[in-house]
Amino acid sequence: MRIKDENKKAAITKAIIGLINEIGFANISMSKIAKATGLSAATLYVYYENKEDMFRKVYMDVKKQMIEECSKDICPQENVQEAVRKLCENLLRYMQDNTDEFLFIEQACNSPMATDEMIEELAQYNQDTIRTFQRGVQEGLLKQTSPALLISFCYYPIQQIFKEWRKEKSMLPEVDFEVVFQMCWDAIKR
Amino acid sequence: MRIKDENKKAAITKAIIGLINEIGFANISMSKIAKATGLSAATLYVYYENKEDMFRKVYMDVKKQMIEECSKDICPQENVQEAVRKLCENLLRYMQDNTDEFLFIEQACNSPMATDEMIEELAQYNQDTIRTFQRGVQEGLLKQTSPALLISFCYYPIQQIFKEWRKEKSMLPEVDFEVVFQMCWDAIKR
Amino acid sequence: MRIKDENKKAAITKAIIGLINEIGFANISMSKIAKATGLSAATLYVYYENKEDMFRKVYMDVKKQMIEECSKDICPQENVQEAVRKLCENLLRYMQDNTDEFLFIEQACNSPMATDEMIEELAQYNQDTIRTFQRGVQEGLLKQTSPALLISFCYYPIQQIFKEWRKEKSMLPEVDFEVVFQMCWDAIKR
Amino acid sequence: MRIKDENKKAAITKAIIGLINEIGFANISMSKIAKATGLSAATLYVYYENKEDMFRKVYMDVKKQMIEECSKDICPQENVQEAVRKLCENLLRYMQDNTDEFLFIEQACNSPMATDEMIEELAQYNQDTIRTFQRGVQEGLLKQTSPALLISFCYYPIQQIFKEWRKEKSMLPEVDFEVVFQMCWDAIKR
DNA sequence: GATGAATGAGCCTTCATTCAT
DNA sequence: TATGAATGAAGGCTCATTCAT
Repeated sequence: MRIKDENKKAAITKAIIGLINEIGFANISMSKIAKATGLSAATLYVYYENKEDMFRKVYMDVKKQMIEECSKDICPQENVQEAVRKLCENLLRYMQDNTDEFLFIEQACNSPMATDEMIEELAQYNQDTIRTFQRGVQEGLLKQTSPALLISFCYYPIQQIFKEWRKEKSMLPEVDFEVVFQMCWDAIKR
Repeated sequence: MRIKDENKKAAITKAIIGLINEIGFANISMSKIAKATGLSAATLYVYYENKEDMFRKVYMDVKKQMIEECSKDICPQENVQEAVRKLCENLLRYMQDNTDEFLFIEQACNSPMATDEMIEELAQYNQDTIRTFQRGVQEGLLKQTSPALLISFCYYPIQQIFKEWRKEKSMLPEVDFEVVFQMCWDAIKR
Repeated sequence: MRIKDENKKAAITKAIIGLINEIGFANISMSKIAKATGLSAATLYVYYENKEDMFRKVYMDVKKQMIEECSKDICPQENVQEAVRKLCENLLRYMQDNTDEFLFIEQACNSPMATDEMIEELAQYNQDTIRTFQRGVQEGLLKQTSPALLISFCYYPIQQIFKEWRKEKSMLPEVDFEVVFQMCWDAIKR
Repeated sequence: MRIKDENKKAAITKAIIGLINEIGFANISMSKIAKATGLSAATLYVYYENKEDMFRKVYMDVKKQMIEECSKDICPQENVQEAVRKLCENLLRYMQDNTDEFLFIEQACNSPMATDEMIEELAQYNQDTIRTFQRGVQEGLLKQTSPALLISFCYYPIQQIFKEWRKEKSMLPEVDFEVVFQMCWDAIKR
């Protein structure tokens, strides 16, 4: 029975991500999710307490996986510049390989659905990354400011540029990653 | 014959912005907007064709005003660094003075509600800003890359940092604007 | 001002007839009628008290005109068989020339909109026809039964056959009028 | 898991027939049907896709039953005159015993709700009757014309006379069936 | 006379959720 | 566990009608 469960949870997650990007948060409904998964609407309540609980948990799962992917292959003592480069590379790869998930996150994180507790819980998963930037500051490599600010200059421009790339798909190959990373690094380096 | 009342349109806009930040895109409804404005739900349809039309037009109006505010007081021949600094300052001021509007925009622009035509139309309002960055590139002051990428490093980190500042309100005074602008400039300067 | 009025009333009548055949009684609305006529919905209330009043009056007008058309060119002392033949011919011609009006009448007369008073009032317009059939009975030409029954065998089969002809349009030329009239006459003749 | 309740479908049918005769096609609504059946409006959508689907299916069911009743007790080889007499008798009896159903049919069949496909499907149920008239033509008993035309002279005058009888209820006993049938037979016999 | 603005009431339909199986 | 049936509440929208101009 366990295996079946996890398949269904994964199917629900996939359906939500797909539907939200297709029709938007405002137009999604339990019955549409049910139809997209092939389950009965009643079955969704076997796995989640209610709609809100469902969305929150799905968001948390997807976001955690994104964080994990972004900090992949970075060891704690790694050279800071190298670590930051990997971070940026990982982020870009994640967005390319999991575009639907990424766009879902972008919608979810800006909605009031995302509570402070959720954000706090997710912050814990980012500790490794924060520590890397703190180390960079201590080593005198990075500007003397908060890690949050430093991270901002690595994540958000790349995310936003990716969104624009998606629309005018031609741009993506034109601007190569090295340029973008150089800008990130110039922004944060001392 | 009564005439259309521009005050009502403004009231509708205000109500939508407030409600979306309070309860989110997913939970907003025509009747809630009606109640918030003191109008009958039917009256909303005097001013907008339907819910989607309403949201789109309100978004366009608000976003246009934001663009206008951000490019305020920047003359075409201005020194590029000074122009970029003003841009960042204007953006920060807009977010502080119009937080609800800004957060509404953040939600709306990530939803499928925002069509390509809308984005294209808004792009026209950004022409002045784009030209400023193009000039910076030509003058050899900025990195030799697309204006979109350069702009990304000025807008999005600041926007994101502002969102974080809002939550832990204490942070806002700690990090002063000069540091942030320096990071933007370092990112884009040659 | 008089001329304008009558034009508008005629336009309203035409619009109602057209719309009811297109979308049905259930889906018609004052605003659709307004749009179809190019008038404002409010203007309709200048000519009619309300929707029900409007429908009733339009129905009465159209039905009266139909009765008039059907009894055209029949003089009181005319040979009875000739009079019945003209009646049938007139009916068929009316249905062909005013198909929309006829179909509108068919829908309206079966709905509860048509009150007993209306039917009674219309009956008065049929007096000439009734008298013709009564004369036929007195002259021993027609069966000794009520005029209503005799008339039924002249009107309704023709109406119904016309409706079927409309669908499979090919049938109309195949069955010639003479056959139909012969059936009517055989049904009612002594 | 609960199972669908055929009683409910029957209750819905009954409610629609009653309401349409009371208030007319134009004024019927899903919530009125719900109230009349004691169901929630939402439950109606368990049994029918939407209002139109509901009306169409109810109409088809009722009309099929009417056709069945009208061709009852007529065997394929029966004497033609006897068969036609039974047909007329059955029709009259159906209208008397199921007046609401009959009046509902009269309203529905004249509305645009009745599509060509529906009419075609119903025509199949009339095959036996058509064959009887065809046989009458072949045997030289009936006029050499289409069955549709022959049938018209049996059904529609009777239907129409029944409607008039209903209003002035006194008339019904005055005109006996034998007279009416004689008129039908005279109309169609060779 | 003519009409756009305005609205309470009602429309059809879908919602999130529960229940019986 | 899984689900079709069932529903009160709410959804977006249109209705017939009135009013001010």
